[in-house]
Amino acid sequence: MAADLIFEALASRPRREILAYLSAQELTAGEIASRFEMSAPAISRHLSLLEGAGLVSSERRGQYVVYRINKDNLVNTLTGFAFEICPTAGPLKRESRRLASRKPG
Amino acid sequence: MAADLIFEALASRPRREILAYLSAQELTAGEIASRFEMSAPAISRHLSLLEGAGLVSSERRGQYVVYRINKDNLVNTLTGFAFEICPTAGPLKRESRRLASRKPG
DNA sequence: TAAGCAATTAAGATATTAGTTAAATATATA
DNA sequence: TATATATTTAACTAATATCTTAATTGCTTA
Repeated sequence: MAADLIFEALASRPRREILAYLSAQELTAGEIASRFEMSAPAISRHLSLLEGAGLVSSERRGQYVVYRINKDNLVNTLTGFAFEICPTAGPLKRESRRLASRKPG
Repeated sequence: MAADLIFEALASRPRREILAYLSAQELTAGEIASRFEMSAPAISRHLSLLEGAGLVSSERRGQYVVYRINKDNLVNTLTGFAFEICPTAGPLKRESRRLASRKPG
């Protein structure tokens, strides 16, 4: 189940912070690591977990690896779950479908 | 940070399933436990964690303890995080504010 | 090729989580 | 009171998660 991986990935503050950083721009693994007081290998594991959950994608660029966020996957999962729990949010639901049908931003 | 507790609480499939059950109706601890192949104490711990995160409330009724969901807290946290990550979802954002300003359902 | 930087993988220590059974607490009722 | 049911707490075990440092891999460049 994809939601399992995604909620697992979100259950870590540093991982949520990484997503917040990546929501503004794509960054290399090193640039991300420099924003945390944590070793590079630790960040690498977080990134690997986020990628496994489909929340980010990576691309090697020379000796760097650039990470970017997959916004649609995150938004769809969270709003999808919220609506499963709170189906009375009708307008929100329609809006989510509209977002889901668009190509990722 | 409230979001920490909430995302931690959501990082468990049984806990998400409990929320789904409670989204339809309030249930006693025993009724919830009977829906899982898990001991009552285990379910009790899950419920305690969900309550600590503010996602459910409990009320003793005779020898029973009845649990109900706090939908607004869940929806606000999830959509709030989604918008932090994906601020382009303007209409969704307005809708969320509207929901947030209502009394819990 | 060799040296250097970027990033990941490996190995290992520590802490936390999630489940179990047994014991305790709270309420209802004979 | 005594007994039964509902729920939680306690004590414990097993599995996972999350760091660390050291070693490895990939790419660039002298």
